[in-house]
Amino acid sequence: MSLKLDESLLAPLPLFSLLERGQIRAILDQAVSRRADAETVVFGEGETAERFYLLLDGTIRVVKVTPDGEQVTSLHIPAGELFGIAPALGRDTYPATAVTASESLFLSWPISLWHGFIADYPGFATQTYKTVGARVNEMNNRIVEMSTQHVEQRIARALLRLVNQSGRRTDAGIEISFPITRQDVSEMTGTTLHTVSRLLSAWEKDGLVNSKRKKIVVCDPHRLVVLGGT
DNA sequence: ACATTAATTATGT
DNA sequence: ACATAATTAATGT
Repeated sequence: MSLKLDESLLAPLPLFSLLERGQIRAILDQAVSRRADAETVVFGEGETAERFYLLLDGTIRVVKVTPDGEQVTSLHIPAGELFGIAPALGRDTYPATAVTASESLFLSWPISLWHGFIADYPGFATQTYKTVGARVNEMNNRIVEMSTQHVEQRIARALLRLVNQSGRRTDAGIEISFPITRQDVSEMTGTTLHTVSRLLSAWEKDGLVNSKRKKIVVCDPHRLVVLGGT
């Protein structure tokens, strides 16, 4: 459950960059840390928000379920970022479900501490609102994408976002650092796993991409950018 | 231009 | 051996 945390490991995070060592220590001392296997639900949509979270390792999938029961992935959270920050949105309930996309490690605090953190640690406040803004931005962009772009471009852009957020360099190219299925990609892009499968197969033939089961490596990011272009 | 259906094959425990 | 993932072709809107 709880675990001794070395603040020197956490200090480099943007979230803490403007804080003193002592302040970081104070924040960490109130945190509960937890490890979770892949595909674990951290919290569910609509639940009353008891805690907010900081992802230390792994990645989180933010999922919504439409009225007719379709799964939609609205966002991915990379390591180092806050999530489940309902209070920053002025809500007392989580707006979406958070699932671990890979084995993950995260800290959490009771939301009762939120306003104190904002008040006491100015760097904390500015940094969180920056990431909130970035996410709103990204979701807006995706809404526009959905209605204007064709599936190839949407999938191209989705892959590019993933490699930018959580890409890992390998000899073959940039690999998405967590297990991802075609079903997952289809849920991010509003298509079907079949279309994703066909496209990836085609791209594979062109040497654009290299994929096996639950793994996608982007070999030629630039050509993908071109595809996502207009 | 893309979804749906369905049948087939590959892959990981 | 079994379940889950991926491919592929055929048909539908």
